[in-house]
Amino acid sequence: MATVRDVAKAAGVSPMTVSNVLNNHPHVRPATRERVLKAIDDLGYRVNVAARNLRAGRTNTIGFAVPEVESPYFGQLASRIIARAHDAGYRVAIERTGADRENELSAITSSRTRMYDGLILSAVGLGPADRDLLEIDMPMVILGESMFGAPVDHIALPNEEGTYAATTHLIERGCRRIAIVQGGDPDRLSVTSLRHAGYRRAMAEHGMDLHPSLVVERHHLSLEDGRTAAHQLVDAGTGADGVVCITDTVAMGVMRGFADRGLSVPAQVRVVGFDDILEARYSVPSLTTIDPDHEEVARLAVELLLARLADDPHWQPKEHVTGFRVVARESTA
Amino acid sequence: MATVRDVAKAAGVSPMTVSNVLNNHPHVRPATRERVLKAIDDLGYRVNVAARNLRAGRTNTIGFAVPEVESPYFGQLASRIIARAHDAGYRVAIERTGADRENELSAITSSRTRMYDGLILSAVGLGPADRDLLEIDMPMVILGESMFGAPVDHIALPNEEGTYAATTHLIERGCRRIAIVQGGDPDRLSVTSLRHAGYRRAMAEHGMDLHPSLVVERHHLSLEDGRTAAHQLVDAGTGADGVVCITDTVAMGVMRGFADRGLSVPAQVRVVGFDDILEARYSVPSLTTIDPDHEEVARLAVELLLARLADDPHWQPKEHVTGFRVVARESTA
DNA sequence: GTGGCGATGTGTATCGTTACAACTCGCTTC
DNA sequence: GAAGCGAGTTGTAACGATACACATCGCCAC
Repeated sequence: MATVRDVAKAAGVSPMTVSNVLNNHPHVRPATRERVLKAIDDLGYRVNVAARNLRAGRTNTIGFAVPEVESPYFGQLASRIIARAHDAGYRVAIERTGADRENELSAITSSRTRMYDGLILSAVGLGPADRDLLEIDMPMVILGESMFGAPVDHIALPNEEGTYAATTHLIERGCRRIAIVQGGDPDRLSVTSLRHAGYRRAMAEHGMDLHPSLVVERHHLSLEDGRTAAHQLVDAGTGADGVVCITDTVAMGVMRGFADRGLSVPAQVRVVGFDDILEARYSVPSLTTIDPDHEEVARLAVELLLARLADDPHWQPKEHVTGFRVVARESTA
Repeated sequence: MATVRDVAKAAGVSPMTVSNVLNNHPHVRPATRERVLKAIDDLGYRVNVAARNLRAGRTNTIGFAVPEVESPYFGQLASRIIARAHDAGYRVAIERTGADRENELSAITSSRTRMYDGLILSAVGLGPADRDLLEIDMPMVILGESMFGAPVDHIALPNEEGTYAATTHLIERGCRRIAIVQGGDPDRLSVTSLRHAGYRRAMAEHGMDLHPSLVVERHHLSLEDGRTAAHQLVDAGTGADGVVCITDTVAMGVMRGFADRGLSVPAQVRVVGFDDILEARYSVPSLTTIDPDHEEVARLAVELLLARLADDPHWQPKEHVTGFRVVARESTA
């Protein structure tokens, strides 16, 4: 593989001139530039990124660490983040953590991340207890869990308020026995605990009965988990006439589960999700959900990270909570 | 940021010994190793990947270039590829091409790819005409389009046979006016043209009438495209009682489109997709589709790429076509 | 007691690129 | 005509890790 030296030799100039051409530096005579470009073309030269990165001390790449790459939610968010980063001249590498604490920490600390100038981390396993571990020398923006006091920017979804609104929406539609399908430990601060709190508050404020059988726990938040949760609600005779789901993916599974049992959505039971993934608009019935403004999340995440990379001496960690809106569709009609 | 030299100084050894510890080389006394590890820990040292890559001439990373990261199909395939690559000690970076020829070529030739030891390219825009451009010095496996004669491995899906089977399945279920929803130029060699050929052959062999209005073209292959295609089929009064969709995503959109028009699937019109994405199992109705054995695709892709990386002097480009099976579900019941 | 061997550790050079300072020229300016 | 300037170009020295060859040492065999 050709190097700058080879190109320099072929063009009859010094390696530095080749570098100057490559980086569009001024003070290169057009004729010289042409000769260098021709030599580059002739030799099929391509710059060695590892060498450039080493020399420059930066890679112009940011990492986006997600629990799973196959989830529509993260796929769609990644797509937006890539677009915003691209606008700013950065590339994005998607990193899979696997949704547990160990892997999220390793995504942060592992040597791999040294390939990135900064990291956007979609946290699901980390808790406030891990905040010390985040005191590392890597510009980072956390999406999801709150890390009070940790020296990182944080973008939170409107978890509590959103789920409150979703639950209230079901109540307004006439539901009386409203179940929730959630995942993870509700006592730990997490997506589930916050959304659960919103549900509980809405139920309490509207004087709804909250029987324990209406809270269905699942370890993961997959389509299959949603489906079996619906089965459980039906088979246990809970008489649920509305279901708040912790994510749209779970909600899709729940709707499928009701279909398995011959229940009609929304005629017999209404379902609401959270995230407004693209698929929610196309399911049958289409899914009522909470839209937490992904575009805003992506824009903010990239913006905050770039600000951090700028190395402003007065930088302070910021905490953002995005807005949301209830998108009413057929599943709660 | 600490370097090997700093660690060496702190541990009272030479940089080389630090390197030896880092790389688990033999002939390091346990006591020395301990001291080095302690120094690494104390200083929070982490290896500089750029330097290591430069020195080693390899990155242990393979690129996976996909048209779009938000598609369930590619997300699910990526997940499998990551798993297989991980088994072999490789990392995967997902690269978005944007589904056009320009970007796919740039994914191959751009300097960025020098960050990867090899590339798995999901091609949709490239055609055989581009084969010369693939004669570059980068180990590569192409998924999708065939590149006859190009010096790259190629994994093809059973496009023609799969769609033939899908169409035949509809015929066996009693459909008589079978439409196809496809994308791109059917005259160019592409996923669409091959799948279209399978549809056409099945229709011909079974003596089915193939009215032009039954072939619906869409430029992209999105949910929205599927939906409007269904609208068109209904609104134009084609009387279609079965629809072959070029992908599951399109099929989901088509089912939604029929729901918009009050048509019931499968009672009034049957729908079949292609890919067997996870969502196909959970839609209502669940989607009959062609399962092209993703696990096999992922396994093969990584295996072929690693074989290529091994630099065997007798390496020859290989062409694989994976198997498939018809997964009958509710949408054609 | 000497040669030799295996275990352990170290200096040097290098991967390919680029920042920086310095150097050459032709030309203007007084 | 000397000083000065700026466009154009180049040499040198890193960035940080590691392959390789070599040095050192303790200990065993004969």
